[in-house]
Amino acid sequence: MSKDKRPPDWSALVGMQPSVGLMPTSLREAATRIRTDSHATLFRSGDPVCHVYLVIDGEARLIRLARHGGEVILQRSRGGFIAEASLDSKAYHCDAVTPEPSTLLLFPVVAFRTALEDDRAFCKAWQSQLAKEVRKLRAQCERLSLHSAADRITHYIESEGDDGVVTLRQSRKSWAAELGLTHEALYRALRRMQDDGTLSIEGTRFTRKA
Amino acid sequence: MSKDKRPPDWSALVGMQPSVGLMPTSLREAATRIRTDSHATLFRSGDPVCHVYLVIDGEARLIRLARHGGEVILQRSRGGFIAEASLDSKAYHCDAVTPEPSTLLLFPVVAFRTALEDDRAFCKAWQSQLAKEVRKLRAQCERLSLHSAADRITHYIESEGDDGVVTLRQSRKSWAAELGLTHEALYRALRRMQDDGTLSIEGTRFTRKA
DNA sequence: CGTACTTTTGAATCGCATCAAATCTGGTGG
DNA sequence: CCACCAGATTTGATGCGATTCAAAAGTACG
Repeated sequence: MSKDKRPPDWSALVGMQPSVGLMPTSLREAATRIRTDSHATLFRSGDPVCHVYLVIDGEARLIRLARHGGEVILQRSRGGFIAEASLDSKAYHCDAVTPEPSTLLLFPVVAFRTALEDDRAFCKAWQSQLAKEVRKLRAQCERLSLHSAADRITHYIESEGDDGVVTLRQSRKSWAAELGLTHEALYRALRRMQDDGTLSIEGTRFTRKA
Repeated sequence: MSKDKRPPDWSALVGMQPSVGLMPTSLREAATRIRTDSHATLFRSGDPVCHVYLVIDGEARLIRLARHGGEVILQRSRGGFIAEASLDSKAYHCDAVTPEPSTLLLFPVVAFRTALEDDRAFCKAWQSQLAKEVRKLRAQCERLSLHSAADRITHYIESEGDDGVVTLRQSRKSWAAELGLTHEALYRALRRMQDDGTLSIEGTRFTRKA
C-alpha cells in the first residue's frame, strides 16, 4: 500500500460517479491517493471510521466472514465509492479488501462531513447516491430470494445489464458468490441455459434470449 | 382508504423514527393522514412518484411479483418510512401494499424535496436514515446468501434482535418470505432448532442458545 | 516451466421446494 | 353463542436442485 502524490484525473471520475462532479474543491484537495496490492486490507471490522473510499482503478470489497469459514461479499465496487454508509458511524462493521492491485482515493470523514454540511449541491448528490445504493441493494435482495440458479442469472442480466445483455467485470467464481451460489452451481446453470438456448455467452458477454 | 383530518401525534412518531423529529413544521403541515384497508394498494410499479410514506400504525410493504406468481418482499415497514429511496425517482419501481388495515402519513415529494434543501438538520438526519437503510439491506443480503434455514434464522436473531432475543412483529409465514424460505421450511427448521436446544420459543419471542 | 487460480466435469448426498392435507386461529355474521 | 370462513400453522411424502467433495483441464503470470 503506497501513497501517490499526483493529483487524480477528476474529469474521468465524474463519468463513473456523478456525485464526484459536485464535490467541493476543498474536499478534493483533502484526498490522498493510494495503491494497494492484491489481497490488501483497507480496514477491519471494529476499526474507527476515518476515511470514505473511492475506487479509481481495480476493485474493493466489503466482506464478512461467515461462521463456517465462507466469505460473504457485502459490497463490491469498481469505479465508485465504498463504505459510504459508514460515513455516519463510529466504527466499521465489516472488513474491506482489494482482491487485485488497485488505486483508491481516501477522503477524511471529517472533511467529508464538513463538505456535506457546507455544500448544498454536493449534499443533494450524495443523497441520490445513497438512494441509488438502496435501490440496488433491494434488487439484490430480490435476486437472492429467487430459488433457482437460472432465475438469479436471468434477474442479474435484466437488472444489471442493458436490454438483456451484460458484460461481466469479474470472474465467474466471484459472480457466483454475488449470486449466492457455489461456483459449480453457476457453471452448470450457465451450461444448461446455453443448451436450452435461453442464454448465449461470448467471452464475458452474456445475452439473454426468449 | 379514507382521509383523516386530525393532526397526528408527532412526539410519538419521533420515538420510532428520529428523522421525523427534525422535520420542519412546513413539511409536517403538508402531510395528509390516511387509513387503509387490509390488502390495500398504495401505488403500483410505474406510477409517478408523488408521496413519501410514513407508516404510523399497521404495516406497509414494497413488493414485486416474481415470474412464477410468487411475491417477493422488498421492504417491510412498521413505524417508519417506506419508499424513501424513490424520493429522487420519477416513477416507482415496485408495488406498495398494506397487508393489514393501517394508518399512514403522506408527504408530497415536492414539499419533501424543498424541506431537504432548506433545512440543514433535516437533510443530515435524512442522510443517516438512508445510510442506516443501506446497512440494514447489506445485512439482509448477507443473510440471504447463507445456505441453510437454520443459519438464516440465527443470523436474523443476531442482527435484528437484541442480545440473542428477538420478538417477532409479523406472522411466521411472512417471516419465511423475508428469510427467502417457504413457510414449511421455516416451520421445520424452527422445530429442529428447538429439538436441538439451540432455540427456545415462547409465543413471538425467539431466544438463541449456545 | 512451475505455481496459483479459475474453469469445468463427475458422483453422492442433503436440504429445501413442492404438493397435499389436517388442524388451529381469529374474526364475521346469523 | 355458534357456525363459518380465511388465513396461519403444522405434518407428511416426494423429487429436484444445490451443496459438497473430488479431481482434471485450462489459463495467467512470474
